[in-house]
Amino acid sequence: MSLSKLLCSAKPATPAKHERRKKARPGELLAAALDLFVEKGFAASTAEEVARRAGVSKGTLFLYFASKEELFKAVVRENISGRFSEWNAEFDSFEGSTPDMLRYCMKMWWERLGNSKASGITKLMLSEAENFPELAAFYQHEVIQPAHNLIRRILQRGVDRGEFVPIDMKYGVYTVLAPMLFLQILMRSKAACFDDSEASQVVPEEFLAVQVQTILDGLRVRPPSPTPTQGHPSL
Amino acid sequence: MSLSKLLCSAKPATPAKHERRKKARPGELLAAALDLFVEKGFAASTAEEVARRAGVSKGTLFLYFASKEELFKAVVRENISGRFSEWNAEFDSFEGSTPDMLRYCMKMWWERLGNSKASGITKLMLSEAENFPELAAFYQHEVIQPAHNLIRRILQRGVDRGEFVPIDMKYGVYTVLAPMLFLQILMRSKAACFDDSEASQVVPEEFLAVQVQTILDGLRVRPPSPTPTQGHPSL
Amino acid sequence: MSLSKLLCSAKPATPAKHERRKKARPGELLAAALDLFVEKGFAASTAEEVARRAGVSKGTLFLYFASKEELFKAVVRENISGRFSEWNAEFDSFEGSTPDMLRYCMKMWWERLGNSKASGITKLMLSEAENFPELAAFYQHEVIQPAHNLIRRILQRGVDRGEFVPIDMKYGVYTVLAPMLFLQILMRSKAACFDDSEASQVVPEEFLAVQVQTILDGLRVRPPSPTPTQGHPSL
Amino acid sequence: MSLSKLLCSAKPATPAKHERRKKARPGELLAAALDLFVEKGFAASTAEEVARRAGVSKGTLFLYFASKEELFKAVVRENISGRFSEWNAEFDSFEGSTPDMLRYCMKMWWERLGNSKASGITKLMLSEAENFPELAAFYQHEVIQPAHNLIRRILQRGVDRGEFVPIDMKYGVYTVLAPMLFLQILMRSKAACFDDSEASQVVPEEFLAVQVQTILDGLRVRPPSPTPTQGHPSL
DNA sequence: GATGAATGAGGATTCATTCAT
DNA sequence: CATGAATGAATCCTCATTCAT
Repeated sequence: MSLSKLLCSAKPATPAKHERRKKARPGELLAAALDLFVEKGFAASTAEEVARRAGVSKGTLFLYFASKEELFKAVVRENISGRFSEWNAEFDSFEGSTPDMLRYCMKMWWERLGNSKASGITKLMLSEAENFPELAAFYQHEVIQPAHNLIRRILQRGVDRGEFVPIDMKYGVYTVLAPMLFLQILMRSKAACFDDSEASQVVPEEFLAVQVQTILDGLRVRPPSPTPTQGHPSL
Repeated sequence: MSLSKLLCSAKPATPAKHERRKKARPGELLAAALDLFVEKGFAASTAEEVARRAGVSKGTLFLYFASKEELFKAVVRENISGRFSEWNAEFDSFEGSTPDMLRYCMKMWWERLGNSKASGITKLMLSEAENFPELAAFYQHEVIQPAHNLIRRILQRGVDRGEFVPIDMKYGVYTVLAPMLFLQILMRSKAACFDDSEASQVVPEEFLAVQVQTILDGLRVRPPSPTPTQGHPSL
Repeated sequence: MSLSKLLCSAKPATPAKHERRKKARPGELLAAALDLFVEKGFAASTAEEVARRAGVSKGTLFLYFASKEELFKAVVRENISGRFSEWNAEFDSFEGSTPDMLRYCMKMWWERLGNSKASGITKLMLSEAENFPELAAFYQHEVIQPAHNLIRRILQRGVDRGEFVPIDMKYGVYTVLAPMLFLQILMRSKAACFDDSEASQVVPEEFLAVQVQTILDGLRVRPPSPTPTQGHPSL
Repeated sequence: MSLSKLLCSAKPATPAKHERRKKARPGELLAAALDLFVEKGFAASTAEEVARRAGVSKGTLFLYFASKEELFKAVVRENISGRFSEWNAEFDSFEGSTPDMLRYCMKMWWERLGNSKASGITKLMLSEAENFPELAAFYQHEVIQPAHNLIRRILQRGVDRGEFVPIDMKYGVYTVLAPMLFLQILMRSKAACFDDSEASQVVPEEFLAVQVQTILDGLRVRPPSPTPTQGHPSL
């Protein structure tokens, strides 16, 4: 508790309860919405339940977000697209080798996004895109394109510095994304993927480490080998 | 005996046109349902549109299938789970090497399932499982477990015959499934995956060939290498 | 009753109750909607009450009309705009003098429209047009323009035949419409117009007769008068 | 004492700016409410937008007016019913002929009411009266009755002074009101009245002048005419 | 069997009104 | 006094399911 609070009780420094709630509301609603959307999907989530989980009434939700779709967009901005500038900045200032950079990138991704509720949004978009074209377009623009750009920059850096063999970016980007996407889905779709009669436990960090190493093996510049793998040397 | 068997087996005597129509009804409904479910998802598909696409009335749909959920189960049986006995039989009679077997397996999978409408069901289950627990349990039992079993048998065959290094099956099964799942999703979720500002065109057959070769490289029994990749030698 | 009906009792000519209702429903709903819209206005009428008055459930209403707005349009078509072809035909075949024609026109209007529930739609549009632009446009196109055209044709006929003095159509059409509009409003807005402390009883037929005569007096071709009324001799 | 009096009377000493603001609030709210009600109707206007237009918060609106209905009543008092005492006073002191008086009356009406926002209230009442019975009763008592009384007094004066033929007041009052009501509606309901494919431009002052002259012609005491118009000599 | 009319629970959104600050 | 956050009843519309014909 701050000293000022103890001394100044007339005009308390901590905002009034009313005010405090007001500031907190959008965040609480976004958190509740993320939870519910990830749990049930966008279409199957009701505005009322989002509100209930945030501890407010239906009406309050629409006080802060004009519609369910806007709420979803806000969730995406808050949890994903709003972070690309930070990630791009990290890219710009990264000084190690590009293989290290890629390892770092995927590790960070897992820790900050993949391992969080927010990663459920990826799975969610897979299915809802068809039925909510506007959300799909938004997601394209705010998430897919920036993500592709970021990965492409990393790969290009490796190529430019002579660390990677020349890459067909078309496959390169997806080769990096594939294990990330798969891991998200695996973690979030036990019911639809896992054989739950066995206590399957994939350790995500291990899985990613293996995948990234495989990718780097494929990208590594090396002396010509006598046994090229079926004509797809660079992925 | 599977439902699809019942529904598809033709009567010995050529039935009258009217009669044939009646017998064909359920099949037409299943085909229409598959189409629509894959296109829009389970929850977003209406019973009425399924019926319309099958050229019958809404009432008729419920004459053959007790509910929308039962219709979905029938679609899964018709298109996926009903085929495992055939696939298991192929496994039993396969005589080549296990690497060839795995290549054949993934090639067949792509041709018969992955490249068909039915593969949309996979994606669909990812998202709807949470909201339809009974469907999820059904899918677990009728699809996931048999698929896991089949792959496990293949890998085990390779290990038993000394073609593969000993495998932690926990990862082994998923290593095989991962590219299949990813490819399905990629093909069916352009909007949510592709950066459509580039004309991305992944060729599925190429993608799978690369992936299976990578897997086989990882599984191949070989002379000890001086640079083990971070302690995950067998994947 | 047709012979075939007497002979063929297997397939009864009178439709089954189910069928009979189906045919009758739209009409019943339109009648209920007209009633309620006229009584409360468009915005203040609820779909549910329209349905209740028609003796069906909410859902049934939307089985026949895609939305509340479409229901309104159907009401307008049924009761007003659908009748213009008939009225134009009467105009074409009318053989008397144009003054008689105008008298006949207003008399018929009162009997067929003005004195019916449908006339409430006029009043209704006055207020709802602002808030339902699409309905306003529809009404413009389907009612206002045809009505103006019809009146203009009548006045023009009189002028062409030398029965009326030349008219500024801009005022002419409104001069004819004014008493009709006023009468509708008067009859339908007792609460907002009448001083109900006196038992005001305007007899519509008398009112209209006076008005039409006044109009005809104004339009009549006559010998030049020494006292023109303020420079607006022709209305 | 009327509310408007209370609200508008200035305090003798010039109040501090803050103070002045407070006093002005209700007036600003009434002005905003009049604007909005006339623009969109009573039911379609939201309390929030009234407040916004007045530059205050929603809460403040309900501080001054107990409900939306009370706000409406205050608007009517401020703009219409509060003025009847002034108009009655003008009547009492008018010294010209009754025809001149009627001309003056309608001219004044147009300038002070008909041509102002306040005239929109008339149109508004036509439609909303049914749905807000209490407002209807209020309007009856505060506007309709005083207006009828005023017109009746004018006509009666003409009859008493031998300027007008004896009149059935039942029609007389409405004959005067009709063009006023019609003009208001015409001016405020272009969408629902005008055929906008022609650039209709009725000039209100001209229209009224013609109408009042027509009325006076009908009321004028004159030598017996050989061609009585169908038995309604006095309107 | 086949139909399709009818139902009504369910969900997004609006807005007058209240009340804690 | 003034604020504006919060409420929840009310409304349009959808769709799985039923059932009379």
